[in-house]
Amino acid sequence: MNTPPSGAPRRATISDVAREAGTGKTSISRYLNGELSVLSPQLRARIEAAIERLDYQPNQMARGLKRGRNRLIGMLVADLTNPYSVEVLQGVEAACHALGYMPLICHAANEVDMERRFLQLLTTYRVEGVIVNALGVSEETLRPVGEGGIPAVLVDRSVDGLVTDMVGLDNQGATALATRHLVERGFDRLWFVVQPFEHISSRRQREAAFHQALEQYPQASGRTVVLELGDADELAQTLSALDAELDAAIAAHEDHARAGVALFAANGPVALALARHLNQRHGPDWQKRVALLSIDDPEWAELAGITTIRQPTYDIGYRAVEFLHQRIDGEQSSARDCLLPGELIERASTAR
Amino acid sequence: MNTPPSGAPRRATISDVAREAGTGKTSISRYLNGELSVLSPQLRARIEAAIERLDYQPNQMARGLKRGRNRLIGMLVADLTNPYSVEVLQGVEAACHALGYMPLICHAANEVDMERRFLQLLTTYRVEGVIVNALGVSEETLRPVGEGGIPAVLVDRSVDGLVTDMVGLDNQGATALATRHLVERGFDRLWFVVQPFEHISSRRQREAAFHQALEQYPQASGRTVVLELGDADELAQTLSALDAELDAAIAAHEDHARAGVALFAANGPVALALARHLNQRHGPDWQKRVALLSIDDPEWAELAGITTIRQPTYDIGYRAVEFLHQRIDGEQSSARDCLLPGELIERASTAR
DNA sequence: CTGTTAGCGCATTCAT
DNA sequence: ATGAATGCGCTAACAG
Repeated sequence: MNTPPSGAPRRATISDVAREAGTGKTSISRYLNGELSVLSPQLRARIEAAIERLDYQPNQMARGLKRGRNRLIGMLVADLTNPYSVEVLQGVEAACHALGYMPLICHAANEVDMERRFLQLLTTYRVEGVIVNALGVSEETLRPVGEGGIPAVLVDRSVDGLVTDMVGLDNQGATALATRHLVERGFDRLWFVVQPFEHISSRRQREAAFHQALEQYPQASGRTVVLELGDADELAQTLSALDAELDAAIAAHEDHARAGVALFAANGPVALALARHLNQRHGPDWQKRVALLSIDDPEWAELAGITTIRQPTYDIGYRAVEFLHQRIDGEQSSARDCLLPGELIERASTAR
Repeated sequence: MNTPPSGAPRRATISDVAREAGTGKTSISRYLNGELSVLSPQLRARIEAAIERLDYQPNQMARGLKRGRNRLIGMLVADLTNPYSVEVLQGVEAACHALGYMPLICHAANEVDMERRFLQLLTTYRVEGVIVNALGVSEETLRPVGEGGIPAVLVDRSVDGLVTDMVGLDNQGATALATRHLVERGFDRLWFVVQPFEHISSRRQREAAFHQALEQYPQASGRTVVLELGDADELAQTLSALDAELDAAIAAHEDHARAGVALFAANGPVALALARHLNQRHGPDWQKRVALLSIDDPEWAELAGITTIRQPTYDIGYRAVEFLHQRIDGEQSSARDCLLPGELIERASTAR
């Protein structure tokens, strides 16, 4: 029923090599595992030759089956088109390299079902741990990890049913920082724009922190707008409703250039969508009408002169692996949260 | 020496389930493989219960060891920070989904050594095939794939010692299209800017095609500039040398705004580096001084109003998997090249 | 120093 | 309809 792939020829096994070298499998195994000191030079030479001749490559499946570990960790990413994810990944990779792991990347592409399948894949392949940038649905999906399953560390967001280490941005602090910056610059009509919350804790937290921060500034008002980036129609509709709100706010103000209207994007993708829309509608001068600030500092933000809160993405990834490493080594302490601070990068989009 | 990870508790095996269900391993195996018709309802129920109770998950390592195939394919990416790669990846994922494969992503992060290690990893884990966006060094590194090894398909660039299927952009056509566009718009002093060629065939091809295309336009002249994006010092130095050249060219022309100076970026990352630099040096009005066109059409290009050649990235990824699938199925025909056309997206940066 | 043996967890004959 | 036995490729005792 399930025939082997016919594309590649059969590979040599350890037995083939042993026969070719005229010795036993054990010696080959020893050679492979670097126990060279225990091998006579001539045997060693014969083994080397045999391996070369047969182009032998040990089957990791079999090795992994035998010894318990494989030094593999999985990195499950919700959305690779978000530069944030790639930046975190770089921290993950650096830490893996330092600690001797190989990171396997799995991309859920915003599909809950993919998330489930990859998590399943990773656990059944017995990777030693996973770093999860989750879409969020707990239950069924995340059962194989956490308490009973393989060690897991969450990145950027937590998941309801799951108690594990998590590392991400200090959303509370970052949002307060950004809000204060806007108000101090004289923007008092604020719109917080965010993708649908779904199960993504960081989005909720940022939105909540935004309104909470605003309470300290009675002169300012804030509204939340939910932007569905994936659906072009709905996106256009929401944006045009937003346009109307902004137009009204600006028109109501005697000095249009100082109407004090600002958009606060909850993350990079939202900021990009807003900037593209405004640019399309008002041309390059859109920045004179409305201020824009974003959490996340993608590369284009500097080019476009957008003020941002830069996340310590590299550190987030690096710390996540460190945590995971400790868990793999048997660390039993209760789940930890590591909240790293964001940094305000002031640019033209919030100057007056 | 190599002790199993202590982080996760020992997982149940098929024997555990068999004992728990009071039956033999064979029946469990049958159940797992969907041979339900051969099991009495009551046995089936007991097995289901046992699996549930033990939270049993079959070990894919062991399964893969037995049967030859695992429906896994590897996608080795040279640089995930390049949106091009992520876009191709999306095509790859769609095709994998359609054909029943799971794509495992490995990120070489521009490190030749990582490329080697991941290729090794993928082959020794016996994935059924790999899609390689290579850094290029053949020899040692790529021996495990291609003729003797597992099936492989190259993306975007070919590799000297390796004869396999490859799918990418029609660099010749795309570059000619772009060059013609620039010349027709009246730009006659062209700078082709590209990252160090190293072993990357597409960079060489684009550069060669650029100069070749220029031969048809005697009124235009072109120079090549090599930009090392990874080294900040060298980058700054090259850019300032380029500045001098551009300044001279513009100064020599009576009407500065019509000096006909254009930059042709060989890919998206180069374009971003150029735009950021020019923006920093001349402010938002830099586009009035010099035109910019780029191969690759990253999301920010629309926002910045950059004319681009958009690659059919999704199709590239999709086709690559289709090719690979055929090879895995035993297709023996000689290596094929699939060159897809680029599309010119005109924007403000090349208007006059 | 080197080879023999016994599993790792599972799929698969082959009996029953 | 069900189970016992064999082996996938490799490592790790255990002898010699």
